Amino acid sequence: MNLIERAKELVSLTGDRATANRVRTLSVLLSAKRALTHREIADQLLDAKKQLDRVTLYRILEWMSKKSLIHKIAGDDRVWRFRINTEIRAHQHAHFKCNRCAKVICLKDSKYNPTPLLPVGYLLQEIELTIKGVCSECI
Amino acid sequence: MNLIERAKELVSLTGDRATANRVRTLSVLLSAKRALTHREIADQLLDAKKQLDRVTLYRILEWMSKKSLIHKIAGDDRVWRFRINTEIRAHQHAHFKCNRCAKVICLKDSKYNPTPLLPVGYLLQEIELTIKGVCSECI
DNA sequence: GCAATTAATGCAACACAGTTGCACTATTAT
DNA sequence: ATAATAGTGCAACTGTGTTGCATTAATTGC
Ligand SMILES: [Mn+2]
Ligand SMILES: [Mn+2]
Ligand SMILES: [Zn+2]
Ligand SMILES: [Zn+2]
Repeated sequence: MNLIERAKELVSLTGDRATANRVRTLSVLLSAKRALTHREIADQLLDAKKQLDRVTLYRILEWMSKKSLIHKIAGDDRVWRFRINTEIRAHQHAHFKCNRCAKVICLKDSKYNPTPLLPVGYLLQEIELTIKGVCSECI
Repeated sequence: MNLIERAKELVSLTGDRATANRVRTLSVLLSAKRALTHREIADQLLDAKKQLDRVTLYRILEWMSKKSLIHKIAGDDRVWRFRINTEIRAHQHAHFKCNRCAKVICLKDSKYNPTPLLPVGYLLQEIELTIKGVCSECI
């Protein structure tokens, strides 16, 4: 089964319409080895006959997040990055961001659970852990 | 020694000019119990006779970060928040962000040090830990 | 198949945090 | 006092992301 077929199947499984734009977008994310920005995804979709509107892409990415096909990662550069969800990566995990090239990858589950002490009366909901440094390509 | 005097002293210690704008801004941050956005700081400076320009405030905040008087905290809402540096808070520490009111506080040093596993060839430089949840006022 | 319904798309306009360039002003050094 | 330097204000700009609305495409019910 090729990439497009796999993307189509995943989109269909949500129960919503498997439009060409959704399938194309998901196939880009399926083949990516790291988290991609809206820009990077749009660039990879450029060569297609019919360029899709940037607002549509924003809406597709939001829809995919809601459907848990992907997850979005906040960064210190005010840009969201998007990464496909795998079984492994579905739950909570840390991220790495390169200080030089700004690339973001998801990290394998580190057995990290030292709940930091919150003030009394505070409720913990999520833990976001980002490691910053230099990736192997930038060293 | 009152707040303004203390702010003035801290600004002077940097070696750079202790302008009224810098002193006023720092005194706002000195009296804050949590991290403040550019907006919130500007609002607190409103009542002054002479309103300072928003660009100037951006530059003052950047200057204060460079001088290590304050530190800036990235959030998922694309807004920087600024917090005074104390001896305790100078080094690495975690942050808490309320999912309801968006307020951010610095957390006391939790003894966490389980370096999450990076791929080979990756260099670790900083660890950013943000706990998200609900603060005591929003529960 | 065909009309009615519903969902997706494209386009323009907008929101908003933060930045840049440049002239003007205040401070410091000589 | 004059010159050099640092800080400020204003206008214009950047970039990511959002909203409203008309148009188009896909489904649903006959
Ligand atoms: Mn991830
Ligand atoms: Mn802090
Ligand atoms: Zn890199
Ligand atoms: Zn709160």
